[in-house]
Amino acid sequence: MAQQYEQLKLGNQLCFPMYACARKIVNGYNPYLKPLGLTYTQYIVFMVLWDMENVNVGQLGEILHLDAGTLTPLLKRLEKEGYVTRKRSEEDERVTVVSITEKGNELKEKCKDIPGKLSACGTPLTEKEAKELYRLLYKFLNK
Amino acid sequence: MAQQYEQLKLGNQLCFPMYACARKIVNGYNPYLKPLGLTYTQYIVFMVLWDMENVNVGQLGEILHLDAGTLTPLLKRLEKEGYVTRKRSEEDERVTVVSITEKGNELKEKCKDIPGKLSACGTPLTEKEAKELYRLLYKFLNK
DNA sequence: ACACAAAATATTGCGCGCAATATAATATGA
DNA sequence: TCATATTATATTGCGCGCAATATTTTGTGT
Repeated sequence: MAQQYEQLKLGNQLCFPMYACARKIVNGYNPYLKPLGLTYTQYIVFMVLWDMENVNVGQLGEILHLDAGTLTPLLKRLEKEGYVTRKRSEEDERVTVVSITEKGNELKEKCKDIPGKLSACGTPLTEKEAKELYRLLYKFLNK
Repeated sequence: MAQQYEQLKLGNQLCFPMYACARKIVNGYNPYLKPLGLTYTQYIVFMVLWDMENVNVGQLGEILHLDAGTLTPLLKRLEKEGYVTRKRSEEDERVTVVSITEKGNELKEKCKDIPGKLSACGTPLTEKEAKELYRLLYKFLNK
């Protein structure tokens, strides 16, 4: 009985540090992304597009764990900026295909130093700890 | 050089699974919080208030890693619902003191089973892994 | 072929999350 | 004491993040 109330304390929760860490990390990206006019979410969308060239909205959502309510307006903004195009698939008109443009690919060059800069000044974890954290997070995600 | 582009892949990043995990966890809370009319952020504000009774907005922000831009409108909503009161401190009128009401304290009873329900059906981690994850997240946070 | 279900995306609405700015009260220094 | 700086909170604006709903297209069964 008393233990149930004990678990309601912030310090006894796993979710809270996860929530706080995630925001802290996104915040760490902003100094590098903002000069490029990008948000963190847009940045991870580009990561997928730099790799795949073309993706359906649904595939993109599955990869990033985001839904159309988040992606559609985001992709429209990127389209307006000329970074991507959005076209209905010809085989199945329900599907919207997102493709990266030349301008979108040029962003990759400007972003290539960001991961290095962050890991240089950012993490207090040893390499071994970082690997374990990575493993635990993906174990959790793939549940 | 090639390695810099390699690091721009989603699978080589620590930030992305953190970001995705955090949202997944918050999502896991919603089935239990929504019937109570609470969001996850409101829930962690209550965790602090159940423990402390009175807090300044600044203290609350420090504990939760949130700023006034997030907290002020959130607290105003809770005040309108009758869960908290907001009063300027008499010693220092710049400070706003947030206090939990009787109605706010009654929520604790309704929330007391939530952590147990989540850990029961939620996590794929062993107890040892959860502890290690907890340690790594706090090590990261306190940097 | 036609009704109906399912699938994929879009839209709407609301609450964060945070940078930038504003406002008001207190502290500081000449 | 009086300008100035600092501190604490509030406000504004914008982009998520997601539930709920709508829209359009495709699949299915008869």
